[in-house]
Amino acid sequence: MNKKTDKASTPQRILDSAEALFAESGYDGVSLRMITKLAGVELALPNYHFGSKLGLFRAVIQRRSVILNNERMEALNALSDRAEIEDLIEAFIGPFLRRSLFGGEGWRDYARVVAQMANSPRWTSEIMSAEFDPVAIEFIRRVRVRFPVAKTEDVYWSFHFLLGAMTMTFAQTGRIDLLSGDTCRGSDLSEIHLRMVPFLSAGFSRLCKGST
Amino acid sequence: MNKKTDKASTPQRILDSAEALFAESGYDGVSLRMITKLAGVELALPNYHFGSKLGLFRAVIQRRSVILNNERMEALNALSDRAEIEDLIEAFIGPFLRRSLFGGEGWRDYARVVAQMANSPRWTSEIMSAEFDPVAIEFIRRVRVRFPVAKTEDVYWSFHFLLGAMTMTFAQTGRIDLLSGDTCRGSDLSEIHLRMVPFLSAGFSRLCKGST
DNA sequence: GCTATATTTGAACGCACGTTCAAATATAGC
DNA sequence: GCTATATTTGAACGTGCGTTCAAATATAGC
Repeated sequence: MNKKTDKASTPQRILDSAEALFAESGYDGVSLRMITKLAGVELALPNYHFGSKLGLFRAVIQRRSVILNNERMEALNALSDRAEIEDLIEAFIGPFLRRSLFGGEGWRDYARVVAQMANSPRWTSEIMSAEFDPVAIEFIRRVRVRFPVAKTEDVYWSFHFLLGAMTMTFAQTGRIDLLSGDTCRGSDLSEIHLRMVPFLSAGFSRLCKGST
Repeated sequence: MNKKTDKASTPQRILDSAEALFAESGYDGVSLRMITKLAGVELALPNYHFGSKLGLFRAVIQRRSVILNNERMEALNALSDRAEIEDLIEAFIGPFLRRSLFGGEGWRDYARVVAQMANSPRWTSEIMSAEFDPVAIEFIRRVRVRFPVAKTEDVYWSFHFLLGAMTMTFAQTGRIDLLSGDTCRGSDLSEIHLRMVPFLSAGFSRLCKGST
């Protein structure tokens, strides 16, 4: 009815619908017919604009990973070499967290897609490493500057634990809501922010300060 | 050729093959035809023994979650009320970690399936909460005994961060191997154990000791 | 306003999916 | 060894899958 609601271009509408459905059911749980039906476009259009279903999936990821990586890199570069571990972790998870909080359903769905990929051997190298390793490497470099005596493995493993906690939390699966009887809300990212940075900082400090 | 290699019963062979394939590609990425081909049985047999593809999937999960939950509960019950947070975390993650380390490919694949489910909204209540919440509740109860002044939300969120770090790590996606240029090996679970318990304990302590 | 290009349409392709079933075979109780 | 039950076989069912394509339509450059 309102022309403005239909203003989004066909590729955008396809990306949005694909993102929402992939977030719920994963790559193989969604068909092009479901995506095009939700987007209100013809079945052939995803293949025209993105080449294939896999091409569409990659486009869904890259659309926001580019934004995210830029913001993370800027946040890291804005810190001095003497920045505390809290600041480094904030720089890494902050952009993702704020996007999920203020960025609308699209960013929330994106976080869900990322979580599923990050926990699947199938997508690890093809998508996760390809998209996110450069920023990860820079983050790790900065952590090692902050903790010069830390063993290499301690830094990598700490980062890995951070990754697991972050991706699952931002995915908002509803597990903590159910488990806590709605005492905790997975959607309340300000409550999360208050706790994730101290929790992870303490872990990094314990492991990387070198006293062990 | 050797009769002993064919000794496993049909349902077992189906479960093993399904587990291996689900670990790689998730529920929707695997067909009954792939499963039965790998198991060397007829296409109709999974439906005969497990009712449906979903029934087979649930059976794959429950076969090992029962074992895991028993071991975790026993480990928790073996601790005194004055147990340190390190001991509580060890009791919760230890059984899973040791099974993944010494339990063969089956347990490794199982961990991968669990990680994918734990990070998908679709399976959270149906599978994850149903299978794992009872032990989670007991673990959280014990943490609150250890940290009586902790806010309820702090305990739940700490547990959630633990869950994310644990599931992704045990899934052995290969991400850390790639990222670290094989300096770290996701399969070296003794190296993991050395680090995950201190990392998570530090996080719990920071958040739940009540000094914040 | 014509032309060249970009996009959309609607239908079809071959293939694989989960499930079902009657018939065949194996197994266990007596 | 017969019988009742459990299991396996092999084929088929209807449905939906990703992809392709020629024709139709819209768009932009001149």
